[in-house]
Amino acid sequence: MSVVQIAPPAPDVRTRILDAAETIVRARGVPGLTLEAAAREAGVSKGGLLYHFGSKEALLAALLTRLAEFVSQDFVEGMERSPPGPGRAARAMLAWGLEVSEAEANERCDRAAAVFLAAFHHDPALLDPIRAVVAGLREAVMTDGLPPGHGMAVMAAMDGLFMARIFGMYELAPAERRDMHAALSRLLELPT
Amino acid sequence: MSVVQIAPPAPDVRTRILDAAETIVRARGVPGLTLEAAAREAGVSKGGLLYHFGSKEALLAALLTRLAEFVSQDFVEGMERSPPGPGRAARAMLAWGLEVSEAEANERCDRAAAVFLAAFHHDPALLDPIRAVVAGLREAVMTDGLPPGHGMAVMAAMDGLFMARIFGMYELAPAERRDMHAALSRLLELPT
DNA sequence: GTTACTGTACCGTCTGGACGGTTGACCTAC
DNA sequence: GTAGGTCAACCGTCCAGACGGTACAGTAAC
Repeated sequence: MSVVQIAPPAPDVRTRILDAAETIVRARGVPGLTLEAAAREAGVSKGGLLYHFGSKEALLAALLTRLAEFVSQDFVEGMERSPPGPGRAARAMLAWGLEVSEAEANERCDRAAAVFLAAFHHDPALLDPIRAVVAGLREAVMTDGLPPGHGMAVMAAMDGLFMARIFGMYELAPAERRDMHAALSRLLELPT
Repeated sequence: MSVVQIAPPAPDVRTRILDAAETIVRARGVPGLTLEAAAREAGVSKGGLLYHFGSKEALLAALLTRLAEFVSQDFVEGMERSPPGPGRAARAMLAWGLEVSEAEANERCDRAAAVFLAAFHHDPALLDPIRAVVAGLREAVMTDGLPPGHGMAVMAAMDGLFMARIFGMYELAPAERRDMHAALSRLLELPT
């Protein structure tokens, strides 16, 4: 009898190491991420990890590249789901942050935060790939036909929620999420 | 002849050490902040530093307490400058972030970020004093008579700008600052 | 033979923290 | 007024542990 592997279709070692690193940062914080810990969590030896990622920096860079691709793709899909017309990008952002379940938003946020903080701590320049993506989002939001400043206000608000969660500053209750969503939606509908 | 000391009235050693720690984080990042580096920057020996702050954690805690007091006081003053009536707290926040010179906003932001990141990296629980202050701000913004969600949208947007700067994601040009200010002001004037 | 590892041993460096001085201002006793 | 003593405020050195990274011998699959 042969067992067919389903669901995670046998994640390769690199992916497992990347996932392990994220897991560790989320569970034990940035200082908890050591090469040895990541290797153990991924079920490989330290030597094996270093075979795939020649240095800690290389590991972090890979983590960040993956995150950047993920965010970028996520936004493209959000844009496609958002009806065309002025404010399309801004509405996609709003949806991205406030029209998904709280659990989903938190999960995305936490994953991003882990990679973000670990990379930033090691070397801020590692964030460059994400910076490029964010610059793209910003460009999209600023040129989608809304009165100037309105789109960026929405983007900044979403970023604020991101930060508030990363650092455990505050978290919106479901009703508050709806209220903020309504408020920002009104902003997006205001005429020039 | 006796010389009278003016301007900085001989900052005491503790203050100098605290300032030194901030300076180092801003210049060399969180990993650059070691007891030895902080001591050298403050012009004391490592032993001297440890005399005043019994551990690195104690140093960070003191740094954070100082920041929390500063932010809290800053907001109180902002509130007093803001005309009474609905939306007073939210308008104070808006002013706090967007009605000061860019240089001043950046300076405040960078100081806060340095303390923030250093403390968070060592132990997230160290942020508790700031969390308490932020909880207070949030309470003020949510109960100042605006339609639900409007005040929090403004607060989140300001927090987003903070984060964007910390991590070097984006920075608003002067015109963009004005535009965002105008947009959020409109939001605050919207009737229920 | 090559690729993809494992496992162990090891090195150099850095860091927080402990510890035993030393200095100098200030008080007190004679 | 000077000798003795106290105490906070430091200084400089030392150390154990951890971490990133290297080296290398071995192995199992293809």
